[in-house]
Amino acid sequence: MDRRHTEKNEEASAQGRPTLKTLAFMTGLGVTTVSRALKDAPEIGAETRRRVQLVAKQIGYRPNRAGVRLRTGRTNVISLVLNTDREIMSFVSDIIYGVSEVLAETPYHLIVTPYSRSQDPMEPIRYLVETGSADGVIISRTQPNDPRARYMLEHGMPFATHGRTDMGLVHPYHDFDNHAFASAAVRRLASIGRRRLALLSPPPGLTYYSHTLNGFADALSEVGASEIPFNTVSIDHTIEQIRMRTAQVMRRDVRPDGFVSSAAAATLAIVAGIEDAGLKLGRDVDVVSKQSSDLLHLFRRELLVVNENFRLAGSELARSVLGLIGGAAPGSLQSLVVAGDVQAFSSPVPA
Amino acid sequence: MDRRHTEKNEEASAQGRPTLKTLAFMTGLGVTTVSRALKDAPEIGAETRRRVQLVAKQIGYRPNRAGVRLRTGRTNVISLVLNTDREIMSFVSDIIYGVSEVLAETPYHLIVTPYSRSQDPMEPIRYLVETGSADGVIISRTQPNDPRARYMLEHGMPFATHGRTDMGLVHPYHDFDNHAFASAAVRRLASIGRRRLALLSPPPGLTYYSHTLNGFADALSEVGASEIPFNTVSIDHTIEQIRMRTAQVMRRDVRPDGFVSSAAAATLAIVAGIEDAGLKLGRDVDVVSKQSSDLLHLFRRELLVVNENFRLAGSELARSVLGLIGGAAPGSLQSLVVAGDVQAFSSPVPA
DNA sequence: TTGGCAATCTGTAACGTTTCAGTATATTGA
DNA sequence: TCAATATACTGAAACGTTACAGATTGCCAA
Repeated sequence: MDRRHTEKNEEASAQGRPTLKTLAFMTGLGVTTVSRALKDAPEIGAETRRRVQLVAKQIGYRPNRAGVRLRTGRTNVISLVLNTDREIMSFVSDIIYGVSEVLAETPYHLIVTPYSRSQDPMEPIRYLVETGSADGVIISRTQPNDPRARYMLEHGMPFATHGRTDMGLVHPYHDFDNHAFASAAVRRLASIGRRRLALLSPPPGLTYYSHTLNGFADALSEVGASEIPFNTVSIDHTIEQIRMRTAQVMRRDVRPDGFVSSAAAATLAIVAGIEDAGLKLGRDVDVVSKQSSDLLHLFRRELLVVNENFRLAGSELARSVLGLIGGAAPGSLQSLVVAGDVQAFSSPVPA
Repeated sequence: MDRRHTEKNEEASAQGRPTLKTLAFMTGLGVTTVSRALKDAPEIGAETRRRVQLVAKQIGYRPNRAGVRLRTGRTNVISLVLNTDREIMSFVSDIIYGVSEVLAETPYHLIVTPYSRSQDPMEPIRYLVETGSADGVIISRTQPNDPRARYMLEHGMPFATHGRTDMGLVHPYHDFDNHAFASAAVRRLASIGRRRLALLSPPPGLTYYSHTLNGFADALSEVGASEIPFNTVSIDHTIEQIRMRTAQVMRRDVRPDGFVSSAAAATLAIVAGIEDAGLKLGRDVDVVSKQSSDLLHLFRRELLVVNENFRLAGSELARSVLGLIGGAAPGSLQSLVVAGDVQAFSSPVPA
């Protein structure tokens, strides 16, 4: 009554990780049946299915990733592509944590694919697509006309971008409403009497550069304030460059009485530059800054801040890629976080 | 004269990634020969070897990771195990970048394996070992008696730790000399006349907690200064907790006139707490802090800092694991970075 | 000439999985 | 009753790689 034991099946039990063969041996079924039973295929009897799944759970069966990958091409890997030297510090860990959070409940692993300044940003993308090293990709530093997005779209590689593109192509993204941020910042500065505003923008070339610029400009004309050009530096410049440039502009006759800064680290440099010029934050000038961790208020109580949640960004991006892989419509996997209110620490709400 | 074309070999060329079969077809050799030629096996003719390697390069052959992994068990993956909520922000990105830098020149991928507060730190380790998901592992938050290190040692999983253990077991590590840091910090504070020092330590339990404590205590008795207990908080506590506790202790009659802080973010909180109590940094009290990015001097010019390079840590850790995998002796893969001098920004070198 | 041996090369099997093309058994329709 | 069909299962093949156990050839010593 025991018809298994195909001569070859040299006692599949004993040591090593359990495989389908182990399960087949234990249940007395064929590996095909076991495989199907585990993925709830319809042509498996209900009881058999339950039995297989029970045994699998009992002995802690986990599908061999290499086997699955070789057979199906599915890697169960999501790749986060990062610029190794430009990417701002705290971004990264937050995004990674956000992504991890979501992937933790799935069979997916997160791999980090870095590229450095010297390299073509397309290189890691090409690598991933050509070698099929990932089922999905997350990129940041998104550009209006992003060759990476176009390439992945053309090659059918599921991806999500941190930041939007502007190519008339629809794909998943997560973005922070930087237009709203810049506008709110300007309005806030205007509300406390600031009239000559400078913007420390994201690096030109990235999509949110123009979002930020537009939000800044729109609110500027709305409140009737004027702009002091400050576009020789961006948040991609070094702390020292920003600091010097700030000090320089603050020593002019017509100097800004308000700054809008797109990054927290850069804000430290702006404040340092202001103080280098012998001026005082909150008295001579106010600064509204984005921040991702809640630390700027410790730096100077006079700072005004807007929070951007990168952990959330990571989660959303991960959810989007998974959704896309799962067959959802790309258009349904886009999220935009509207900037929250400008927060102050020292003074009460403005007039 | 054309003896290939084993009926089965249905024109291995055309589309899809090139495989060994493709190469075999193109060179007219067997896949075994091609496989060996590519890895410089000795029993392959010099010319054949060159020819195969040339063709391989020409058509951009890359070994299929799943194939290799399934066959050999080698994953070509290094896993960085991170605590998702405790790990201090800038740590992470720097370490990741450091690791990436090294892995970039190798066939290895970096995967991030997270675990959260709620979980047993052993869980990700067990997962990695049981599923064989990585060829090597990097862990941080190392403890004197670290069950993860012991487990991996027992199971033959190559790993390196960020921070040392103290179990009498030899394994690769990279560490920053926190004893030297704390000593230097105390000496510096003493040299500018500070006599009542408080230490904001790493969380108890981690190895560098006692290193730091010992360095602090040793130098304290050396210079004849006294300690103001401050051990109800550690750098793992929230900014708010540290801030409140600092303010509290600074309002006492006998209060610290010097702080040693093991983390930059915590230092922000300490300074805030000092100022909450109506005291002034540099006048009433001095603070020596570790920092990993060069930002603290922007925060308060009076701060004294010691730099810790986490990017270097990442590189060293990666090199260590790779070395171990490559068969090097674990004892030869240990590095300890001695703390640099305490740096000031505002005042000249102390008397 | 023969046997031995080194130098090169080769086919087959196996890693664990899924898919394809069945096979056996029971059930149904007529 | 027979054939058709549905149900529940199965073996074999394939993904790309490497290891094992040969093959084939040429050369040299005897």
